[in-house]
Amino acid sequence: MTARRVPEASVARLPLYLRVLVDLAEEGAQTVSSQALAESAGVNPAKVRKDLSYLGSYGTRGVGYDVEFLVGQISRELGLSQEWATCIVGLGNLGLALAHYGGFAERGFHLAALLDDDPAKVGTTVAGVEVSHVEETERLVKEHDIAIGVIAVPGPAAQGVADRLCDGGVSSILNFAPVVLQVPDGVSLRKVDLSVELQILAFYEQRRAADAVVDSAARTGLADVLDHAPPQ
Amino acid sequence: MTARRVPEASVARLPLYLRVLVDLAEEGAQTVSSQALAESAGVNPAKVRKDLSYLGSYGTRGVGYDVEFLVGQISRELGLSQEWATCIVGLGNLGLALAHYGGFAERGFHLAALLDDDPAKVGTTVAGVEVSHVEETERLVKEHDIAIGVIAVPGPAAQGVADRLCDGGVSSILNFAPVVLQVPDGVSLRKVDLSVELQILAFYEQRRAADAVVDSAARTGLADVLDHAPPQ
DNA sequence: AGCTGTGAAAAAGTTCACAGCA
DNA sequence: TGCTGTGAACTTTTTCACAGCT
Repeated sequence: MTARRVPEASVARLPLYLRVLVDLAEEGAQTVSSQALAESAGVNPAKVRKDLSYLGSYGTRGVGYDVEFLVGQISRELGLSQEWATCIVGLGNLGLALAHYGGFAERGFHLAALLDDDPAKVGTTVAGVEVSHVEETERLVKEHDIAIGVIAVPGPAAQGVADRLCDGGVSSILNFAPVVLQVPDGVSLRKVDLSVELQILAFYEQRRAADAVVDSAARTGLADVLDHAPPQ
Repeated sequence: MTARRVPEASVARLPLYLRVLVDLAEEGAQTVSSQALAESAGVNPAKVRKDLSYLGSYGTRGVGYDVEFLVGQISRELGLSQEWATCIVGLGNLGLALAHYGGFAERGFHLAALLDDDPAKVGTTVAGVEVSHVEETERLVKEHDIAIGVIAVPGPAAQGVADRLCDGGVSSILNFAPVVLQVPDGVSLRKVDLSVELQILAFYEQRRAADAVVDSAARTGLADVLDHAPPQ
């Protein structure tokens, strides 16, 4: 029985499982248990089973899941059995890193266009693709039927680029610029933000430090005094 | 009343609020309502109020939040009032992009070391920091008391780098390599993965496409037939 | 005996809606 | 009047625990 509507949290883990499974297949594994898959993916086995159950009943009780079959099912579910045309706007170090990134071409993501506003870069070839001027964005998105646009420009330029991508007709945007973008309904937006990630880590760093102080205070009977003291 | 234990989901939004607030402060705004803050951050106003209430009762009824004060409180809560020593391992395009990224130095994150395994890169200076050989990782982490390590090496090298960082004594790792890392308890780990993000977007792209087919089928009375048809 | 698939319980996160203060 | 702070309702996600195949 194929269940429709995979929960968002599960969707976000499917690519992870897929990566582990591909590795297992390369190592020649025939089957894998939810336990083993969970270990490699760094999650709980029950979660793996639940997640996979949303795709269908693809396991065999007492045995596990057929690795190759599961790779196929997850790929299909993620829409990786078809080609997606993508483009990258902004060819600074980050844009270059993304353009050269192997995993890009790897799973059905085809780099159809590269865009930058620097005349010195326009016309050059990066990763086998000629760089166009950012003003060509709408035209190229339409022309190549680009579904996913990747934004790797500085913050202040990002909203303008997003507008161009949406006008052109992309339906997904992956944003690396450190700003909150507004996009029309119906366009998926995901964000990757280095400085947000660092700040989240800093929070837990500091919490650990604070806890350590409270802990040692507790051991020496000073817990009450320090309970509301500022961290560090 | 200062509430302890800010929920994880709230922590992840604090850096976002902080960014918006810093912008507002630069524009000269004195106060901001949860409504306005929510709009700029792209979330629901009730969520903003809940999130901020975990830090304390810093708002004024009928008025809103004092922008400057809130910047201070969130910064303190995120541990940004102190300096965090960081290092980047791997100076390919991605590592270079990260090293040059402004937001890095911006909020108390200090680049204490850069590491690479390419002898041609060792000894050069990037972003004002001399590049050391990756074998120096443990020593440099100890020496500079580095708390946060950023991994920007190819997948196969990542676990080895993570081990070095942990041996050296970092307590947080930000991983850009497309692999699941194993780290000791007590080390925070966050992951940024381009190909995972693209795959998540592809899922929703495909779902939209499938829904469109079903919708048009529904309009023409074919819903039952197509309900379980393969997408596209 | 082993491992999946899944109801049911628990936990976490979100949103509502309104009392309460400025 | 206007906007915060927060219980309470609701939704989503995670985890448990075990029935049911192989």
